[in-house]
Amino acid sequence: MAAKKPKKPAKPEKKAGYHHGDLRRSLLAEAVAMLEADGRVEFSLRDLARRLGVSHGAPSHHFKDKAALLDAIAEDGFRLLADALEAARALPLSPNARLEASGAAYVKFAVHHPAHVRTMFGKAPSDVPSDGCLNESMRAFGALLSLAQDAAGPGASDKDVRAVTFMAWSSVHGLSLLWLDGDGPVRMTSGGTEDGLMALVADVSAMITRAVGAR
Amino acid sequence: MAAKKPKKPAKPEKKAGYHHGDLRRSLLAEAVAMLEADGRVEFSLRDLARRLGVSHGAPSHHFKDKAALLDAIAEDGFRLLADALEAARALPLSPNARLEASGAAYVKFAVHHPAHVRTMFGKAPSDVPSDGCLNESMRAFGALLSLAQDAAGPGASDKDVRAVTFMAWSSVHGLSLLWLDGDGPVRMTSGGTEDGLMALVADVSAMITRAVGAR
DNA sequence: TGTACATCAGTGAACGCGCGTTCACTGATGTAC
DNA sequence: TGTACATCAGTGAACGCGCGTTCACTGATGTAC
Repeated sequence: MAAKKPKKPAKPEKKAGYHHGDLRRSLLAEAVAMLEADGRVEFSLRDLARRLGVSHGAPSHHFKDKAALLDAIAEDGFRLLADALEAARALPLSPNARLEASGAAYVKFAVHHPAHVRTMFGKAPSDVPSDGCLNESMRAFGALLSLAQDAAGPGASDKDVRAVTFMAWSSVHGLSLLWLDGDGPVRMTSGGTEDGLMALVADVSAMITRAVGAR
Repeated sequence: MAAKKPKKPAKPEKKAGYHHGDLRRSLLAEAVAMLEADGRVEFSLRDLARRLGVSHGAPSHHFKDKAALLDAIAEDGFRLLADALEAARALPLSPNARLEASGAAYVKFAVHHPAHVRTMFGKAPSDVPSDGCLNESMRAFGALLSLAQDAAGPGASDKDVRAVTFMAWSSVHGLSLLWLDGDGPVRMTSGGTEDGLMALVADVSAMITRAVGAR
């Protein structure tokens, strides 16, 4: 009676060494998939376990509670973002071009990882992030700061660097969130396609670069 | 046994004509207050009714369901925002100064109405906004567009206006959300105070204005 | 002003639900010798 | 290679909970005459 569908998980991922394989990784991946499915904003642990063909008690062996799972998703997100920004910083381009490239990378990250972004930035301020999550987010911010510093030039004041940093960050952050947020003007204006969005980002970035130069 | 605390609502608002007075308005106000209380991100209808000293069935006479209540909050938010932007547009200033003033107004709105902002922009894309909500959001966007058009000047191309619009919007939107979002670098950099934030906004706005001028 | 009536805005019991978490358990896996 | 044992990663029943929504109802308010 209880054995309605004890079949193995549909997507066995890559390994099958243990009982399940790598439940931890699967839990993270499936949770992200659920959050990305047509604009969902919530998911339940029980539903998550169900989808993986695992009992609802199993996740507790990998995450202390639901908040810990969400924190792990956010940490993954910040890691991916930091990697993308550091990659942009390493490009053999002019400082301004590198800043623009990092902006494009930021938006691309948001478009391709909407669930991560919502989890990274949408959480309640009362939630305390783990050290790992905090570390990755600081790495991402560090990369951004360094990109802005280079673009502002060696003689730039702290205030200038600060303004460049936050102008660059807030504009790509704002564009990303406005894009993720349903059917607002950003999606309309950009034709609803990623290419359209990236063209808009390029236009905005070019203006920002001009602003930095005109400083 | 059931009459533990049948006392009248603690805050009787302003009128007491009907049974409760103006339950609809009170529901909206209290829901917003709950969402603003130390970073909450959810609230329940039952808890809401409880706080207003009303039975949990009462809200259904004013809002079809919870989604309708949230939609009404979002509509209020867009109305407030549109009003603020239209006020900035009416200021006796240069087009650039008006654009900067509207940016400051946008951020101020977000800082003072965090729950509205999260409801306006944080909803699941699957939620369909009501006509009223849509109208107000279009009014807000219209004001923004007009501000950007003026700042770009009469000879500006559509593409230029578009870039100015989204650069201005996304930067203040991004700054607002980064501020609302817990203890990230924006809060750190600005000292955690509204004045600090507004100074940062002013710096960023000044750069944007320069970018528009350098176009 | 009084009366009859319709409407409105509440009540509170009941519905059915899924949730997160805990816990004793079991069987598979890995390790020591 | 074989055996004993510890650990690990699952199971599934049970806990207690609060939720959104519906519904028959009641009493207050407003309206017509």
